[in-house]
Amino acid sequence: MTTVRFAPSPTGFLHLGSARTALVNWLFARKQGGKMLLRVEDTDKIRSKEEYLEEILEDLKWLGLDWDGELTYQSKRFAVYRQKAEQLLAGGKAYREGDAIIYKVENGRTIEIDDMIHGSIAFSTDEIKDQVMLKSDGSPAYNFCCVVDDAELGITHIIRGDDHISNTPKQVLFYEALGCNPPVFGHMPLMMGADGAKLSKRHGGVSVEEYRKEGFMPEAVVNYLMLLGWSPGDDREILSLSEAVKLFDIKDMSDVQSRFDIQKFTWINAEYIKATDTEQLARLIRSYCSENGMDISSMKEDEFLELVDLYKVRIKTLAEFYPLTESFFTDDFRVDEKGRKKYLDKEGNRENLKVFADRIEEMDDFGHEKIEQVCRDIAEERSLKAAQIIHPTRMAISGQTRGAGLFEMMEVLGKEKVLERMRKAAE
RNA sequence: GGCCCCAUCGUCUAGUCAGGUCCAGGACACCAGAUUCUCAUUCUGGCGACAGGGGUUCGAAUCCCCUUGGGGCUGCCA
Repeated sequence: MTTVRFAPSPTGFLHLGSARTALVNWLFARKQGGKMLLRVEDTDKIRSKEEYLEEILEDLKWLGLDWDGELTYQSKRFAVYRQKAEQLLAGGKAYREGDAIIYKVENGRTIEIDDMIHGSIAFSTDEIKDQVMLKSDGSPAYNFCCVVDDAELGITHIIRGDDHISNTPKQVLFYEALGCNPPVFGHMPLMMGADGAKLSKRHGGVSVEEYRKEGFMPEAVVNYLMLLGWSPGDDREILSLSEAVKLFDIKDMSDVQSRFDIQKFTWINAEYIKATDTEQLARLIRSYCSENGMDISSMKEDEFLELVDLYKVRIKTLAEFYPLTESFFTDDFRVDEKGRKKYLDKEGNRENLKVFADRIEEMDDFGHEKIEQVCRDIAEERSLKAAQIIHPTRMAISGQTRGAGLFEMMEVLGKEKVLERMRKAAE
């Protein structure tokens, strides 16, 4: 049975590059009807932290990437690694150096691997130094315990980043020494930062968690990541995990490294926001806001749905919602000074505002269509363009020159608040 | 330095494996226009690439070589 593994090291948050590796492993396993195992590479006891692991698992679930079976912890298997190392020592394939056990690499050989993404890659063992299996402190070296575990777990395909290419011949040597057949390898080109250098903090967020906090949706994260080095073969850009599983073939993956592009990522996120139905989106925005200290509790549910409906085409991330709609939740909203001068410093505009307010006062039905009718009537009576009333009004009720359609905004805000703010601005 | 991976618009890519249908298609971004009460959405149009040089071939983005450029590894990190 096809079995792959994702092997995070719990020494930090889930990096976007690691998430991409997990995603490709997941797509491969699910497409084959196989399994994806999780192995915790926590041999470095000082740097490994339980919180990091929890966070990583949380992120994987959030992304919709599930795994099979129990987790394997390398930290619990030191005795196994020691036993295997001593077995090779007894077989004359290794030697001691202090407390370390080191594998003797035979020169003059060629190790060839048939990589699923790169094709054939050959290495000379002349380039490979003797390999540490057990370090002086008794902990296993990466390439050794990796092989011991992958062999024992029955891993059939190893899909990982290009940065592991040069580890591969060393690992193949260990498979041979242990009397096992190596699995099939597939090395994915790395995802770089916008400038082509390794994706790091100075490029902005590097962890899944950071993008979650910035208001990205899991479907968008996964969608963006899958498009790096792979395409469905047609011109589609928006694909769900389940659609991708059907079309995925690792042989179609590009062997060219790619750059992380926040603009395209953001565009995909906006596409998902627009495609999400309003009730669902409202729930997401509510939980986002409450997790990030934005108080939206003052609004009733049906009004909130209206508001979300008005703004869903105007936000690219969940984080953008509140700053745009602040004036619907508090009287203490920010005011665009330039806009205020432009629209509210003019005597004529304030007079129009006052007339509009007086007429609104008499309204019973405060639906946006009625409000618009009243506004246009006034414009006609006073020989004005509707815009001459609309802009000052938007400024008065929201503090901003930009926003949703004015009449819809007024309806959601409610007659009372609208009048209060218009009167104040008209003074 | 050595070994290894790679090279199509600014970016992600289709096309490369099976050379002709590609004076290279799509998307993001950018620019312009249409719609509109602003912003956004939506719709139209525009800009923009086969790194360079040699081969092979009737014919090369596609095959080969070199150069240049980028990346990775070169830890008793993982």
